[in-house]
Amino acid sequence: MSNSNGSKMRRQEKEKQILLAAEKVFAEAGFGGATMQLIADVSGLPKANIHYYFSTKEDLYRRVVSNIFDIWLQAAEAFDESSGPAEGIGGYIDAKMEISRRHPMGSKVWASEVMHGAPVIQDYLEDVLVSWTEGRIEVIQHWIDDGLMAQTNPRHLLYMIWSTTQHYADFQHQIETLNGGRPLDDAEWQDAKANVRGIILRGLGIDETG
Amino acid sequence: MSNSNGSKMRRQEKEKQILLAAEKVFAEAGFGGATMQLIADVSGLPKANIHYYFSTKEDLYRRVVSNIFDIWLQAAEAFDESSGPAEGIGGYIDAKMEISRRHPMGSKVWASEVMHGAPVIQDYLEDVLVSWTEGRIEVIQHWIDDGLMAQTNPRHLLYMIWSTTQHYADFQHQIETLNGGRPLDDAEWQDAKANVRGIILRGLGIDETG
DNA sequence: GCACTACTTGACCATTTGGTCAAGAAATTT
DNA sequence: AAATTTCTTGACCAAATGGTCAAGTAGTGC
Repeated sequence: MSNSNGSKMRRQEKEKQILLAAEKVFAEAGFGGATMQLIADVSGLPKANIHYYFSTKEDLYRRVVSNIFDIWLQAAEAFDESSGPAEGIGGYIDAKMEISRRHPMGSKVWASEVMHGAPVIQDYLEDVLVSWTEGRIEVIQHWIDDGLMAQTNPRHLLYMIWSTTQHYADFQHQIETLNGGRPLDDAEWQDAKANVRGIILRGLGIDETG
Repeated sequence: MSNSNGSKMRRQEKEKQILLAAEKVFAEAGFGGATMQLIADVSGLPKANIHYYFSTKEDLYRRVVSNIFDIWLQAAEAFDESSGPAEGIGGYIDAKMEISRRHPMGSKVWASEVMHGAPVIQDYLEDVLVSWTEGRIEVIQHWIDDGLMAQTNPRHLLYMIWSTTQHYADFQHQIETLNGGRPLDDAEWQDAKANVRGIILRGLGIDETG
């Protein structure tokens, strides 16, 4: 039956299956500690089959990191569609907290990659991330100039948002240990989110209700 | 190859030399990516000599992580010797920022370890870190109860301080890339520190001047 | 049916890895 | 200075690793 993209579909699904396993293994062991054999075992495929879809370990890794980067950038939309700092910054924090909750492994892979000097995605950093950051800094600076929030260095504000939100993904294990060995439940996530958003917005002199 | 001043070295000094090289290599490559050979090369000693002082790679790694943990805990003194939240929390932030600046590699090794599930230092987390955290939570809760700062979940406040300050070490490379490829200079570090401290203290309703 | 392409996989290989060892060189003690 | 302990190091090893390959099995188009 179909056809020209039938095989393509199957390929995409298989790649997704492998990428999911790879994300898990890379997150738990780092690039160096991850082995193709383990990725094969987790994905339930023979190692040689993995190499059919991704010729090298670095190839596979690059795809994993770039997937995460895309998800990351989606949270940026909170900024663009916002009417002001309460909605823009508050929404951005919420979105990033949600990503930390739903994609903790992706965040870990990203963190590992950057911590080791971004050998694979340096071009992403220099290109997309730099320009995205510059754009957001401008928006924040405008809000400051318009008296909608306190005087702050927008760049360091962004770092603060990134670090606080991603901390819940990257240091998930530490947080669980300090939470009696159990993951945060729904109420605790809400509490975490409210605390992060509350302190930052108050610290910026922004009225949280609008 | 022999060491220029090797003959005079005592055991402790030699161990320190190895630990310094190991910290660098573990930070840059992670536990899995680090090789004993590379640590040997960086420290300027034959590999077999490294194994004389540290029997296994994990042994060496454990020592590196535990050293970092000690430095980490030193910053805690800001809390204990403080007269109130402005001095206690502000001083703690300053101390942790200074550690991120002076020991970025240590912070990275710690982050890597925790991110990968803390396979080596889980006992530290469950023992020392848990009890230290509980103690600080109590102190903060007292400050809140005494009306010296806003209502906040002390636990999540600690996470915020940890994440924001350590971000400057763990994501050093990303920050440098976003800083035009150059490390933060002294003024920029002061700016970073002032921003972190300022937003958090204001977010807690603490008068920064005392 | 037949040819052709896409996928699967066990067996295999060159290289690298953490770790060992034994023989010797320095210190240190007696 | 002899004996003993501490350190140094090149050579070596078993195991693991990323990656290859050829022989086979589907699936697709004619």
